[in-house]
Amino acid sequence: MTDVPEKKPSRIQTRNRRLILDSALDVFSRDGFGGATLDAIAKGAGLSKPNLLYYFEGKTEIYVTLLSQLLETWLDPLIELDPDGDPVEELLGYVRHKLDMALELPAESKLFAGEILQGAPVIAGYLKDDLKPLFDRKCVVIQDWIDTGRLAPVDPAHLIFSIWSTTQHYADFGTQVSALLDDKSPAKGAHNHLEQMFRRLLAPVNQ
Amino acid sequence: MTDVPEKKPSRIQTRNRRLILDSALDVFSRDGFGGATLDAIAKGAGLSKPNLLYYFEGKTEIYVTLLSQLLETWLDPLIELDPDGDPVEELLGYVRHKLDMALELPAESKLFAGEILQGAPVIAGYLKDDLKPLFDRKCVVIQDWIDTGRLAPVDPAHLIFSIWSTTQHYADFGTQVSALLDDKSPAKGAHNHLEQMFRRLLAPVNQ
DNA sequence: TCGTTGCTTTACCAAATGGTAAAAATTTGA
DNA sequence: TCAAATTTTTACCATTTGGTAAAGCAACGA
Repeated sequence: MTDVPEKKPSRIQTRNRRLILDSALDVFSRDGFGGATLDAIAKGAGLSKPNLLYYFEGKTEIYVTLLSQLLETWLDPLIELDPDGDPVEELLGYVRHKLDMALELPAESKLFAGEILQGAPVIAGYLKDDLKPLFDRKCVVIQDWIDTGRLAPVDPAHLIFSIWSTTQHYADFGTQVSALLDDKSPAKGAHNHLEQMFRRLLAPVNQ
Repeated sequence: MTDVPEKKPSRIQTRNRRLILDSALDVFSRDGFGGATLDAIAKGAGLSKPNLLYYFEGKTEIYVTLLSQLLETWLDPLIELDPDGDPVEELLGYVRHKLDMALELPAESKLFAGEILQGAPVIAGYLKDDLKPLFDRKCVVIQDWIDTGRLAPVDPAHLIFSIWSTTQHYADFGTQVSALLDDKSPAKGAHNHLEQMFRRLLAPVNQ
């Protein structure tokens, strides 16, 4: 009630905000926040710069909007780690899911990587207030799996870091991966390799 | 002989170029190429902007100089992978070395990451002409180790990607790592975890 | 049909930024 | 010590860039 009524957006608004965000994702992920320009974003969206600023208050608001939308979908797979599922399969499923996201949405991954690389100026609060609690809960779940003997003993936090880094690498360092692999697409090799690596790491020792 | 004689640099030149490059590493790794400004670099070096431009031809030359210096030291550990050493220990040593570099020189790692993230506009040629041949040679070495039964069968290229990504993660995503770990320094946990992970992956199955 | 609202364009602007010219100051070497 | 070479400063400049003002145009409801 203290808030503005906020009429629902018109068809034009929905379309143009979408166009702007799509273009902005391209530009920000390619040039970084500092290197991105409103002109480039406007051009990519097929709008004039003042027209773009009719829909967003400024460069920063576009960037923040992109990041917050991104963070929602980005964490879903981690949230879905099911404490009641089979530990190894749950974690391997998570690896697969993250790798697929990196391969299919590299721009999103790069946008996030760029933000963290620069010290998370925009999402520092999110890391502390939202990501950390979730991360801690999932570490407990993994530790439980270990304590009940269904998972090899690993450091849960560093395990998650390993999953994040190895999967996102195919997006964030995609330029390097492409330059080094003769194979056109790294998808199959990456899937096989990560499956093998994490299965060996996580499979509990038979006793 | 077609080149300029190039007198050796004076003491002042050596000192000031060092100051500039040190400051530039800070600024570029924090703000990215696009976000970095000559004013910020000059201020960090304790020089005026025109003075800075007396030593370097422009922003890009500073950036390129930093990257090329970086690439030299960065690849050393990979070059040193010894075909005649013990395969598992050679690779684990490489992991340790890379992790130490990431922990000790995070700015360098971030600078490189930012460059790749943006499509390697400056070092694309280097990737193709220098890194790729080295990478291919080392893949052959690893494949040899596998073929002679001294290493578990893994995809050499993706193995190297895994080593790079997991180790550099502690530098490039250091902000996130710090936000999520209660522990002050991730060094010990990271070393233990990566040692465990790659040992399990690489140890050949006893027959 | 007309007035209100929503969307777009044109024409700007101030600040920031990469870079330059040239004079002043300093260092160096004979 | 003094002239030549090197280094630093002062005073600029052109372009780019994020952003604004206001007029024009379009859509929509009464």
